[in-house]
Amino acid sequence: MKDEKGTVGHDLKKAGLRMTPQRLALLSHLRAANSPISVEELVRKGKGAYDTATGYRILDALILAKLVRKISIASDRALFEATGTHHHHAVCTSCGIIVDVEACLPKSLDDRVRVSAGFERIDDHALEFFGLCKRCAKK
Amino acid sequence: MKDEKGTVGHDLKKAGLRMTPQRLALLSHLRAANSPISVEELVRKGKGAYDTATGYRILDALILAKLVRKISIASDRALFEATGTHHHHAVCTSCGIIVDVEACLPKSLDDRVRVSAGFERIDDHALEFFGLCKRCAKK
DNA sequence: TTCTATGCAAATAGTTTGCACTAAA
DNA sequence: TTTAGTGCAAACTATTTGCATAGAA
Repeated sequence: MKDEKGTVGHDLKKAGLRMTPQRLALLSHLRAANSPISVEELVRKGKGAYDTATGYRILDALILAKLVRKISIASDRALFEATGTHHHHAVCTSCGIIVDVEACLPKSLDDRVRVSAGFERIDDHALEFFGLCKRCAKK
Repeated sequence: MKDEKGTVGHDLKKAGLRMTPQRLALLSHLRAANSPISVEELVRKGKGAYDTATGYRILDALILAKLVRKISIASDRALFEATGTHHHHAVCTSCGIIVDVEACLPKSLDDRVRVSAGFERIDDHALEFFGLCKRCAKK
């Protein structure tokens, strides 16, 4: 694993985080995942490279460094995804599969919400769609 | 509490649910809340009318009957709100306060998402805005 | 009377934390 | 060498479940 721009190692350094094998492995697995992933799954993919407690601690650090985002879709466990493109999710209410979707909200919305909610500012938003995936529809 | 249309009692009956004092109380408190509320808070408001386990069981029944919606904003505990108006939330990332906002998404969006996600249908969506409330901004 | 709902306590499960040890810088 | 990160096990906390009892229909 080289230390170039855009690599896991580079991004850790840029964020001022120590580059440990555990962090390199976890962030790699997180970026390789194509949908939000749980700590349990990350640890499984790590195959012994780091344990659960370390996984949570690493994720905390990555979230602070804004390299990772925590997702609240599954109410029973937290899911995480690498930051990068701003996107949203479609969740199948039958099987639970999560698919990324490119649905951008009108820019003006944040500002309207800021006013109507009486907030100082709006920094971000989360949007999830719930429905039935094709696979489940066939059953 | 009379049993007329729109009252807690009527809605329970309409949903085919038994009308117990615990359910009447919990649903009343839920409807009186002006933002999503946790089971712990509901039990506190119940002042002994029902305990935590019952609270969860009642909420499960109410969710099945579509009288209540479960919200996944706070990652440490589940929040619940009475169904009714379709609205979204603005969450202060500093103090955690949740404010309802009337921000409707363009109708066309659901359909675009359905196609791009490869779903059979989209039934619902959740939208949360994150930012800083005025009170926290002053600190 | 019948069948479901409730209360209490015990069991689960995800997440966090203390502490001794290891390793990055 | 210094300071932060890790592993393990124990602690926490929200939520769920078993079972005997109470109560709605």
